[in-house]
Amino acid sequence: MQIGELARTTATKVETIRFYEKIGLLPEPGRTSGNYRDYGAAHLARLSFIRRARDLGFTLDQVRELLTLSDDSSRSCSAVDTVARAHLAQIDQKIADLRALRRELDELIGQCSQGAISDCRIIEALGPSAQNGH
Amino acid sequence: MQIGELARTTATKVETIRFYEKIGLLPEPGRTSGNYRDYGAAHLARLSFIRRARDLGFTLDQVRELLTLSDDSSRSCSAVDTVARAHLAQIDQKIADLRALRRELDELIGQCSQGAISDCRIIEALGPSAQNGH
DNA sequence: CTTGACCCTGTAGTTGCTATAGGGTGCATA
DNA sequence: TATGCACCCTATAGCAACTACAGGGTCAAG
Ligand SMILES: [Zn+2]
Ligand SMILES: [Zn+2]
Ligand SMILES: [Zn+2]
Ligand SMILES: [Zn+2]
Repeated sequence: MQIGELARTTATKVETIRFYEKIGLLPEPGRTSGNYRDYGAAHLARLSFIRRARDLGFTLDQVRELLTLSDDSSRSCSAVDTVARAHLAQIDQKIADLRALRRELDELIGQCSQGAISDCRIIEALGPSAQNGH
Repeated sequence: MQIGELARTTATKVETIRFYEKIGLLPEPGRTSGNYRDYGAAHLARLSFIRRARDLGFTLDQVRELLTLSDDSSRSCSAVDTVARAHLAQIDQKIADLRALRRELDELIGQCSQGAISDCRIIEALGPSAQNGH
């Protein structure tokens, strides 16, 4: 299987596959006589894993860790659980941060009187002496 | 005022201030005889504006736009409102995306039986044949 | 006259790709 | 046989928004 087919199958850009190889996330495949990369089922499986984990928002470092863990099939999966729960906690934190941000911004927009810039509460609130007590 | 004091006053790293200058967000200040940057009240005001907008999650491009708008104090502030509302919509989108992700991940973690890796539903769900119907 | 805190420029690193530039390969067609 | 075209190769630079050096210069105190 050459890189283009692997790319189509996994909905990944060709450059991204080469990038994953370069950073050591995807093992180097064999080469054809014309120096084309030649992938097999194992590569497809590994790349699918990477893509799914990325879709779930894991960082490449976390993906690397999950791959290492999944390669050692004898050990307990509590380490996997730990990685996943840590990621969940990060997502929760991000959501909380964004919600706080949203509240701030919404409040600001609500104060805009649609007049001249010189009277705009949004601009004013962004200014240097804006201490709004939050 | 030299750069270190401006940095402390605005809770900004010195390097970040120089970076804002390099990308044209903060105007070049005058220099002392020893070639040190010398900032005044206008610089402080502008940097405060930038920091506050960044804290609210505006991109540097959006900050640039807001600064341009705020410099022309005669015009209507509806353009400001438009930028702010666009940003709010982006935040809402991000929150929705993160919530969907959170749901997925939470479901996955709930299925982990804490046994061997070979039985782990998390690892399994990340695998190539994982079509979970979402 | 030396120490130390501060400042300067310029460049490279971070994350996770994406997009060129400038070539080579492989197969079908005129 | 020549030529076109889709595909592949490497290497490098770019994106956001900083951050972190390296290798210097400046300035006040002791
Ligand atoms: Zn408020
Ligand atoms: Zn307004
Ligand atoms: Zn599900
Ligand atoms: Zn498990």
